[in-house]
Amino acid sequence: MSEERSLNFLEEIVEEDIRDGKNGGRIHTRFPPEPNGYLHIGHAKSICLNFGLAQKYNGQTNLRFDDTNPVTEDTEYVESIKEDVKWLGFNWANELYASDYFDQIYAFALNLIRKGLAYVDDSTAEEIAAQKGTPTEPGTPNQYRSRSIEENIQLFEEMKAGKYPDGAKVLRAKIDLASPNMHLRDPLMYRIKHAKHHRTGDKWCIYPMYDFAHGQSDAIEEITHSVCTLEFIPHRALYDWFIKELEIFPSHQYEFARLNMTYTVMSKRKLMQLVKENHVESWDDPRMPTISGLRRRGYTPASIREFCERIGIAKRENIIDLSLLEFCIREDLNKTAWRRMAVLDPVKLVITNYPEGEGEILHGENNPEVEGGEGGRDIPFSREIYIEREDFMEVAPKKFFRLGPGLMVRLKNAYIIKCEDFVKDAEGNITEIHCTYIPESKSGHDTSGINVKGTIHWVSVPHAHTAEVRLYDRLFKVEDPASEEGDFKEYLNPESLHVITAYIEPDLATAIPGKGYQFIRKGYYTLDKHSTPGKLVFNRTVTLKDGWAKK
RNA sequence: UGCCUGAUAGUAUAAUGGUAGUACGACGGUUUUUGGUACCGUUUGUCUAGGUUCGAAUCCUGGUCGGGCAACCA
Repeated sequence: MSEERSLNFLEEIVEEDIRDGKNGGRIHTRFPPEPNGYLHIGHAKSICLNFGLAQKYNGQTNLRFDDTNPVTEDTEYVESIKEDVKWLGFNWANELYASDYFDQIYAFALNLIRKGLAYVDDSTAEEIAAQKGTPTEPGTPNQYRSRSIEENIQLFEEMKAGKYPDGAKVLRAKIDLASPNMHLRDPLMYRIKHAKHHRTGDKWCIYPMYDFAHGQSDAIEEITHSVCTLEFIPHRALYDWFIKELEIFPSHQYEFARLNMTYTVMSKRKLMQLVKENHVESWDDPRMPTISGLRRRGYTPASIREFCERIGIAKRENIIDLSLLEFCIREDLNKTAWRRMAVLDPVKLVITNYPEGEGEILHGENNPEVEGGEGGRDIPFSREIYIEREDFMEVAPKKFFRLGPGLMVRLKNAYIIKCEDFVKDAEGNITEIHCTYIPESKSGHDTSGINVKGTIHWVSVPHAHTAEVRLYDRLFKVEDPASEEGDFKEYLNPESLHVITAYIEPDLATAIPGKGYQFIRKGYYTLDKHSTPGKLVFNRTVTLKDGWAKK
């Protein structure tokens, strides 16, 4: 039994269409990325929506690359997009490309010319812009608008044949230069670009514009519900106009509000800038909101799908709290991550009554959230251990349940210890803490009868391994960098990455790539893709919630 | 100042003329060998002014505010 959730407006539309027997009850969606950058969490929302809708209503989803602009597109992006969609857990019915339809779209264009509904315009880009008027003033026709059908056909064929240089001519739809909808003021259908296309190579030197490719591709694929974002609302009239005049399959366009998230930016153009100007390492830098960045950071597909489910689908502009994404990954990792101990900011602790040179092997379960603990691992213990510097206070406040002169804590999976003394250097830094342990308090065999409030993590000094640990924080220091004054890059968070060396328990040396680990009391971590057995590198996915830090 | 859109707690999202609910956040508590998790509780909302109606977040009218539209980008 699945929990009841009210339908979003698109599900309502789909259910109504099914009830009405529209398209024989068939549901076919598509996810249509342009291969000119990497997918981000905003695309994940669209992917979950499009694939989710089809899944829920027994339909299919095509992956269609909107590759109509050869100068910005590349197969590198095609590959990354396919990988990301698969990784998110979705299977497309067909892998398609708008460029597969170039012949068909060209025929559509000729068709419109023959109907007297399209013409070749020799004006420059500037002239066309000027002649379009403004939102409050109608556009003005030029001499090319009244060219004969025959002349238009000949010129368009010559454009295709490569007779003209880039920008010399365009093909325009002849609609209404006075329309209050700017998109209907004789929109461009084709432009000349003598550029090598990542799939069609040099076959074409004219390429259709988005408005004369997207809807046509939808029609060719008989997409029933073409879902896009709000900024395409004014394009819908044009989308419908082409369907009517071309008499092609009547796909219908629906719009929803794109995802925005606090402390990041969500435009491919801006993300591209961060990469190109080296503000981040790459598209998959773990600070990036890209799917590949989140993956490298340690986010799971399930957590991202859950996030997309929780944010909902509506038509109003929105900005989602980053904390919701963090909630989703914590929720997932809490259930699946294996617990391990790592000391990120170490200070040495000596257990003075523990025999020198001796040690023992303790046991810790992998995951307390799972019945039986999902197995466990050995943890070596000895007289000298590292603990977290912040777990000791020389002058401890009332509710500090950790170490300080005279205070007792439990060492996770080990003994209860009592702080007897500490050593400071000339600058006043704590360099060593001296404790005694209570032998009867061993984890699992505690007969001491002592109850302590706090438990801290630790790593045995002689057994400790080291690892580089990358502590990531939000990429920007303001909630909505795109809406701030000036360049968004001025708001980058200089603290977004701290690289440290940490002491880790030996078992972590065999950490599995792609798996999430909880460093107890600190956060969730995963191996970076550049980690090697000789030099371990962990990325912090997200911290644990810290109720104490807030006080 | 044209056209298109939208407006419900801090942030999202429901309620489809009939008790304004849920999640995240925040705050407080219980449990706990993770100050985590789990569980419980508290907090804050229908943009505004009219109208229709027994009854309006919902329908109507005016206003206010937000977003989009004048790329040979998608």
